[in-house]
Amino acid sequence: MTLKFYNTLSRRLEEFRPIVPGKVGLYTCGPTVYNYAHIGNFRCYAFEDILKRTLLFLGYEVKHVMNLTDVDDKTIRGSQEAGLKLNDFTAKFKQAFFADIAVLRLLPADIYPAATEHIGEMIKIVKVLFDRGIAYQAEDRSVYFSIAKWPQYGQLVNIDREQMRSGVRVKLDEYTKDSAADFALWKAWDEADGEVYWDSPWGRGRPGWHLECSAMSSKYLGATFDMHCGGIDNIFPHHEDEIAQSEAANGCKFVNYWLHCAHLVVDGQKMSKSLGNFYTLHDILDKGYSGREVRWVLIGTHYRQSLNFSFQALEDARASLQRIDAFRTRLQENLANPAGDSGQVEEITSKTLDDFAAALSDDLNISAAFAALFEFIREMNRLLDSGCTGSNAARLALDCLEKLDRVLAVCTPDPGEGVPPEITALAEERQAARKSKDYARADALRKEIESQGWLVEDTPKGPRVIRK
RNA sequence: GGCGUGGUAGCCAAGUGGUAAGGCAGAGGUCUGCAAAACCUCUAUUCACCGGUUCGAAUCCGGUCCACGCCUCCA
Repeated sequence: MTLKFYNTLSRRLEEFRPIVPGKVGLYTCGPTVYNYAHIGNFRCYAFEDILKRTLLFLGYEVKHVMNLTDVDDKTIRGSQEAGLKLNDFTAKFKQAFFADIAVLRLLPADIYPAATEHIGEMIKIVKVLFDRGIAYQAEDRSVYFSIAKWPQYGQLVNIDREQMRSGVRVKLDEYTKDSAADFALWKAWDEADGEVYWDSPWGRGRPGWHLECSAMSSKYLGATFDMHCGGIDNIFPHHEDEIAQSEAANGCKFVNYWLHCAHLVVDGQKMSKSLGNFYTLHDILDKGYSGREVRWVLIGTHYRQSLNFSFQALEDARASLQRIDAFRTRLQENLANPAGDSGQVEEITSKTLDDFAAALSDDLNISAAFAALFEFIREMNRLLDSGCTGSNAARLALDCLEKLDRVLAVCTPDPGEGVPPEITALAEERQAARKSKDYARADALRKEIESQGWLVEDTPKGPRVIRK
């Protein structure tokens, strides 16, 4: 079984070969911490989480770096509006980000470098580019990367600058750059920046956006590393510019595999504040959905396919998750049984794990991976129905489920999803009524429990209470 | 205008040359005090449309229609 990914660099599926066998250097573009991240952002981070978990599942050692952009136009403007120092302003959103990724069960990166803590490294790159004659300082005191001096520019996208729509956004008059396509490495300070600036050989200023990723990725992962991910919109100009800077400065290939995820749309339209379909994670949680349900929706569509987010999808998620929960509960109940025979279970679990790994190895085919999970559940349920209720079988099946969940991370409920004591009390009262064959009262109690959001199921082992 | 995606059942979504995975919803059945859960059966003669290549196409080629993204700092 070979591991394959779609590489934006070649626009085709490629076998994955890490630089050091068994190890992966992974860089993912992180948030700009000027606001709460929205579910579109999290779609991308969720894709990266599936990628990372798949690599771990397949036995790779992963070094994951995710940057935090804590200085740019938006963070500066935001801090000024809030009357806070830049760092105090961004600290709040950094914390919110970490809280949100925990809710979505995203594995934390190994390193979260912040742009403001790597100014020195960035200046070094600009110096090299300057020495090589690729960077120049314009009349506005800013330093730019000269695309004319770097013919390799345009590896990720075919940009025909003659064909770019002129006059819409590109107003040549406003530029002091040599060419409109040149991009800023170092932005000269101006009054709007207030007290946000660093000293550099080219005067006070701050780094251009692309520069931080070049500096921080190579610092922690090396001048050439395995994988770099982000949203599809980052292909141009962000990643294109990173490649240009890094390769021009380091004289070697920057990244071997570029993976980009498609956008999330809401009810078929791009999410935007003006359309009123803009959601942060908390907007969704406040409507009563769990982080696990949101995760389910975010990971359910292949990462290169645009994901149509809707509340209907969240409702469906709840139903699917209940099936998984019911299955897991059933297995757990069987753990207390005598050992029993588990011959067929080994066959089923090993096929499941094979199918699952093969699906994910094929450019993260998540739908096929879920199909493996559901086929596993169905086959196991069939066995359980036919009397295979030994603890050995349950143990094996639970182990298998746990392995699948190392990638999916949706098979266990969120804390707080447990049954409240007052509901348990009602369920016990109902069971007493059933024992005395007072079915009218038992049914009334079940309705009462249901009205509070819980369901009672009668099983051979007694009643079981689950979330509605 | 340039570049790039995508259109598969009521909904979500795999499948990229060999005769349509999986989930949700729906129908019938087994089980049950009744339910629920679980299991079984059924639910696309067909993959936007029109041509072409092929023994064979959802899959390849050409065209048409529709939707979406990027084109200077938006994941």
